[in-house]
Amino acid sequence: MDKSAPRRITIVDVARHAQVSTTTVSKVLRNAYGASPAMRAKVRRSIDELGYRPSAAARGLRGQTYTIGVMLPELRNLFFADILDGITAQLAGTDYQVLLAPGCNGEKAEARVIEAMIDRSMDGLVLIAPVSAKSRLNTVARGVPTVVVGRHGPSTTYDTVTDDDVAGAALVVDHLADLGHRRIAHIEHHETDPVRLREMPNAQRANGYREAMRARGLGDEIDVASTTYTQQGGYLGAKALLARPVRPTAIFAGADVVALGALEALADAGLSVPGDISVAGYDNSALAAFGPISLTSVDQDGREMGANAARLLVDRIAERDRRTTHVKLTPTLVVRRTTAAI
Amino acid sequence: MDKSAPRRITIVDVARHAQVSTTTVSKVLRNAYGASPAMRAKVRRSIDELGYRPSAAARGLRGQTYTIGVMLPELRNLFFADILDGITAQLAGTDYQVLLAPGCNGEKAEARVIEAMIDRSMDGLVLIAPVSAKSRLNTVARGVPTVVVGRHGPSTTYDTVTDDDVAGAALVVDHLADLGHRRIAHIEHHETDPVRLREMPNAQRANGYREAMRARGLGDEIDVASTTYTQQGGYLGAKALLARPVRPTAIFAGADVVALGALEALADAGLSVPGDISVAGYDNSALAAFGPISLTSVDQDGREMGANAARLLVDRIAERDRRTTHVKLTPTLVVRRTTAAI
DNA sequence: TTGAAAGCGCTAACAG
DNA sequence: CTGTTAGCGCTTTCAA
Repeated sequence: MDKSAPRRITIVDVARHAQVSTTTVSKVLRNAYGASPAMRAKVRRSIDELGYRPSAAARGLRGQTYTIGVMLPELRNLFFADILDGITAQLAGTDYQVLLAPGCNGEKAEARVIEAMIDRSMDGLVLIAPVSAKSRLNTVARGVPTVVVGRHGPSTTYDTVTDDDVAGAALVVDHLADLGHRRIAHIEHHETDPVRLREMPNAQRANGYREAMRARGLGDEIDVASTTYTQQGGYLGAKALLARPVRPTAIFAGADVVALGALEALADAGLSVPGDISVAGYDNSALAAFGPISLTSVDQDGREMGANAARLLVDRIAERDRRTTHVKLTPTLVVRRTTAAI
Repeated sequence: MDKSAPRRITIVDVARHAQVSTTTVSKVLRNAYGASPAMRAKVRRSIDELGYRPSAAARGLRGQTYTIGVMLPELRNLFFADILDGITAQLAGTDYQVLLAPGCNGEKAEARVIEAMIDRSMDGLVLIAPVSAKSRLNTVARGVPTVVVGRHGPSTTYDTVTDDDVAGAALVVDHLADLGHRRIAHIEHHETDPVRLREMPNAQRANGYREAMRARGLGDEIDVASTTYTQQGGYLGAKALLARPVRPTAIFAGADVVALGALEALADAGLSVPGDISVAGYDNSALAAFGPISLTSVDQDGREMGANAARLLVDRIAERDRRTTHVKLTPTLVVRRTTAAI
């Protein structure tokens, strides 16, 4: 077993082998203008014969690295995985490679990861549900093409892709109201920061819930338990709601995990779903679809969001001064077995 | 809003600001030998004042990129996420940044991703459950420090971290046998390739099952349904087993998803678990732990595996010609509510 | 211990 | 259309 890895083939080797200049090889690599078909063919042949692969590090020093960085708060969230699928699908066939950083929950970790990606000369960034301050996002986006996914509020420095959370919440409220429910409660993720209150999906869902309730003439029935978007948050939220003088007949949880926790609390209380009480979630994760759970939930089509994000990013890399665009997709409701007529 | 991103601070700026040579700055950056404490302090101050960040691309051209690439077949697999947690936890506090590539299932995608990582001058690679040919892995490992996780079979070019799948299978068989079961069937992932038959965890589990059955004097009861490690595979496998002249009293599924599919098939057949039949899985994923499912399963401690992998990799980066080491961890059985005495 | 200078592999600007 | 040349920002000899 020979230890010495043979010296890596470089652009110079290819140029020599093909009897052309390195410039020409470079042009072929980048599909750039200014090389005759004959030259191209010759260079391509040499590349294949020598098994040449351009060094991204070296390219990055002058031009692009053909690398796109994706930051997402939590790998275990299946919705984020869908977004990622959309991104990679959209980028398949291009020269771009997607790389992602694991576990970036919290403003600090987020900052570190974004720095790391900039240090590595990534051509563009997709930030999924970032929690950083807006000014920080703007600074980042001014330095490198950036698309923000899942955070509302337009920007003039980065493109955004969001799902209409207000509409999503309305879907749930309307569905439950159509089933005859009036006392429809909501479990939200507690938020105080004014910017986030405007931009984060959880806040939008809570707003959407309130709006929709009023629109249905149920303004007096508005009842919100403010916890967190975790299973435990759902459990505690449901407990709190069950302790009300008049118990709600339906719970709209702001996320599927929250609904899961709520289901647990209801089971503990000896209540049947949807017999005694209806429950709906948000995200239509695999958990919601899973047979024994079968949770009514709002579907966001993460793949579509990811594909849009990738498209916007590639466009912006090509034309950095382009005006920003903001894509807002419309969610749908997937009715399953946790909601029923009162 | 000013458009022009200010020119990035370089090592030259720092050198000028600190009134030293770029060489000295470089030494400080790398904690390399040959700079006095006074110099170090001065340089560090300038770095902070200027907000300097070294460019990984430029560093990579001569030295390291301080980037470690992780390849894993499937982001949605929670066990892999645990491994990742272990890797990042172990690497926290070092200068290394972990980056991973999404969706590398299949030999072709795997090859593409590995190439991409090599192109980007990653300092080291962690390959989780790779399916590539062994010769390919050796070639890769000869070029860049590599640790292979979750694939048996020692190598002289790369380190490995595995869990003892044979022992894990035995845990399940012994548990079920202790409960009085004799007709214990197994659903395996079909495998024909001789190398994989020796190296892949699924094959090891099937072997472990057979061995343990014989060790308990149940050699005649060995019954294997050969499908795939998917939910559907579990469904079909269980269907097949239920069609036997004498139905098994317990099913050992090679993975939790498989067990899930099996549970579905049993429900379809009107059988109760564990009343009519016991079911055990493998991986102890979040799904297994989830209350309503509560699946008895083998736990592999992915975090520990990841931490080991990271440690080995960092060691090998520091000393490339070190002899390879092979870490084999021992699984444990988590008994839940899908297994009971016959 | 410190620094000057020569690349690493590639792309961009410019000449021919 | 093709080639020459000068860097990109860093690390690494090698002298001082």
